[in-house]
Amino acid sequence: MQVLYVDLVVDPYAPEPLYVQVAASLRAKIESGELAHLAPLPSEKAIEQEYEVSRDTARRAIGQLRDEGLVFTIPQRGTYVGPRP
Amino acid sequence: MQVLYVDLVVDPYAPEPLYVQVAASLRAKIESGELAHLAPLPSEKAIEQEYEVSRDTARRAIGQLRDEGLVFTIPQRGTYVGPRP
DNA sequence: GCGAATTTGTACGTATGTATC
DNA sequence: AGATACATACGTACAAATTCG
Repeated sequence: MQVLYVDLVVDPYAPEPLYVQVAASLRAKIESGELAHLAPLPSEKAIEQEYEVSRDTARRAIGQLRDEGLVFTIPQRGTYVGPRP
Repeated sequence: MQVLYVDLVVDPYAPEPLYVQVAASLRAKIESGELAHLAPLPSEKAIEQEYEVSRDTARRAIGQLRDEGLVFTIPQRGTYVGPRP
């Protein structure tokens, strides 16, 4: 039986690392405005469940966006859209 | 019986995270010249054994020095002292 | 050139701590 | 008090590229 993954945002068989794919998906939501300025990003656990990845992968994705200056994290609070205030 | 850890560079009971302590130790070796410009840092595995920490902790320590611009990493090669060339 | 060893990268799991809500 | 959320720290496994004998 053939299995397709067309409904998945991330593809474990793609050459790009999973965390890069998750980051790209989140980045798209930021750039489209779906995640507005100062809006909270999905939590690590929410990303785990939404994308069906490990927490490690969720954290890497957020870390990449943080490195890009797109989001900032407040420890024990969450991660928000925008440059570090 | 009282146990002291005076011989350990890192102290699991200290308030600072282990990876910060490992990074501080490596930073001191760089600043003292023990690790000269372009010299290779100990590999992740070597750091694991030297400091008796997990690879996760070793990687975090190296990552911190990289964030500080003190070292740069060449994938599948190693990490070297100096700014990214 | 080949194969083994080395080294970093990615990905998963689990546990604990701490701060916030 | 309990749930939520991020930070740290341990472990394992496999992949990919480089280095070395």
